[in-house]
Amino acid sequence: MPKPPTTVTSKEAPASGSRILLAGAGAGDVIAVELGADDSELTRTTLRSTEFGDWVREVEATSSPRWVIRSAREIYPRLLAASVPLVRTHDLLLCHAILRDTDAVARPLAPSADWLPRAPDVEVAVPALFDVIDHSSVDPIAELLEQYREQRRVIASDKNGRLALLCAAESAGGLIAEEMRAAGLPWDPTEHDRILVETLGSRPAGGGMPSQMAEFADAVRFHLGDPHLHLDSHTKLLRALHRVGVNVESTSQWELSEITHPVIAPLLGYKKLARLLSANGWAWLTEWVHDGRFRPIYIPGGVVTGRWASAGGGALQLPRMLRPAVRADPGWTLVVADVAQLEPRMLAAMAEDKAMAEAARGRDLYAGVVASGAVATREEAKYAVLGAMYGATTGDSGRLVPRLRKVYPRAMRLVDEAARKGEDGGVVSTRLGRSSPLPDTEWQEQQAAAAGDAADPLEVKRARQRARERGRFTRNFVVQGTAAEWSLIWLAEIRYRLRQLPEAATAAPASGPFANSAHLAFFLHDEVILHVPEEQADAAASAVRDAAAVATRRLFGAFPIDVPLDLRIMQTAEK
DNA sequence: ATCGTGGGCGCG
DNA sequence: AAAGCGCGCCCACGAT
Repeated sequence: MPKPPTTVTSKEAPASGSRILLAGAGAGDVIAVELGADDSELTRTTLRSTEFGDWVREVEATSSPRWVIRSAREIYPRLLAASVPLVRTHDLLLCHAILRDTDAVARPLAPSADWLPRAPDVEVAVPALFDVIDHSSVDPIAELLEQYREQRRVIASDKNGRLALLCAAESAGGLIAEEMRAAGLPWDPTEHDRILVETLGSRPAGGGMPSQMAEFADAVRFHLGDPHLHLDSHTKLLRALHRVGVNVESTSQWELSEITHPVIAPLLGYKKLARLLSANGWAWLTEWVHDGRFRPIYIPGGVVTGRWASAGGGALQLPRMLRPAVRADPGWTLVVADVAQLEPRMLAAMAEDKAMAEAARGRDLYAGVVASGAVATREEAKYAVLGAMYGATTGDSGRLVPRLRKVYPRAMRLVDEAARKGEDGGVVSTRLGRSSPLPDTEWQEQQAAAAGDAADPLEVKRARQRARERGRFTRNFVVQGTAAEWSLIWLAEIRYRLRQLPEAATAAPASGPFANSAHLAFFLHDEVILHVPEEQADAAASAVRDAAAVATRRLFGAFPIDVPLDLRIMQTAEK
């Protein structure tokens, strides 16, 4: 049994390396509970939210604890606004999702609706720093402490420690997501505007279509013989195309590009420009860039594979075209780094496929695949490898996959086995133990029905198709999910190293709590952008490289797999 | 008016 | 109209 809590009135600092559970106590108060090694309460401190920030800063400086919080997404923005960074946390919401679904232990966490992220509008409606727990008879920390103890039990039951690593990395990701939003990606609206005008043409003063776009639109309408055609309507456009003998089944660019007809060139031009205008035009710039910063919302663990999702501003879809608008502040620079072919490298290491790891040596894995003799050209290597990870069965890609089975049997066995499990309705897991969700009941019922004696052939065919779809999902899950884990550790290790750097000589004007320090500014699956003082560019670049090496070692130990970075130090993020 | 859905396209 | 995974966002359009 845990010891009874000691209520302290003095704000004495907890022991070094301790864990502190934070809970809301109503009326804006915060309760901080220091936990012992056995997760019992050692001390309890009640703080007014007005004094809370200073107290956290003091505790961070003296004892560097791991803060046990409900969710960084919910509480960290307000701390960052007061320039109070948290260094280490255990994020109960993020870890709940992992520990609930994991297949790595015999007894995973009991699922609970109380530990799901709240809908964003609900979140906004709660003004307090922490949850306000209404029923005052209940100890406000009880629920959090119970959940934390349960999570600790699951983590401890994983004897190889992978879940511990995953939860620590995931929690760090929760902090980093909020820090990157607070810092923002330095964005030059003048350069963005220049690109828009250069591409779309000048913007008419009274609103309406930019000139270059209007020219394309007029040409399309001319060739289709309809001066009033609305080009954004697929159905109307399709009918108009059919009228002039362009017999396509859709208006997608890949199908149109097969056709020879004078309308095609201006139509493709129009579509390209229309996309840029609607997705990242002047309206986007006004809505999403303020004070020279683009601040998307990152959602760690937002994809079941563990990848991050995003909300607002389409952060994960910034077109290459606009990358020159990502521009460092004066006296600062960008460190832009990405990994080439991260996923097949993860596959080679996970499967301990030495032949594939050999192909992965150096910068270009596809060149290595060609050198192995599996395929003739780099292009074929690319299609074969992607097909292997995505489950291609037909077309150029599907035709090439069997060649890889001969050369890389271990790697192929790993993904083939993941696919088989998925088709059978089973669960697959990443390197660190994030597991795929079970198929929904509708899927299971469909499979069960199709397996019965009375199943009609159409039903069987449809069920088979759904089974293969799920197989492709689980096939990809293990690879994409493990790549997400590599990236998460990479991020966390970069952040740890950047924290060791001294303050900047020149403050960045708009980086909020990071105006004086090198910081992560953007993350996209296998790429990071750092915004750093010029004098620290080399140190930051080393941090990024060292972090990558650590991520690889943490995931795969001594297995020899290259994960080379393409790293650039420059004023813009141009590729 | 508002919502859900599908086409289409950008990113990895 | 994609062969082959994972996303978010915009638009039109039909249902409510």
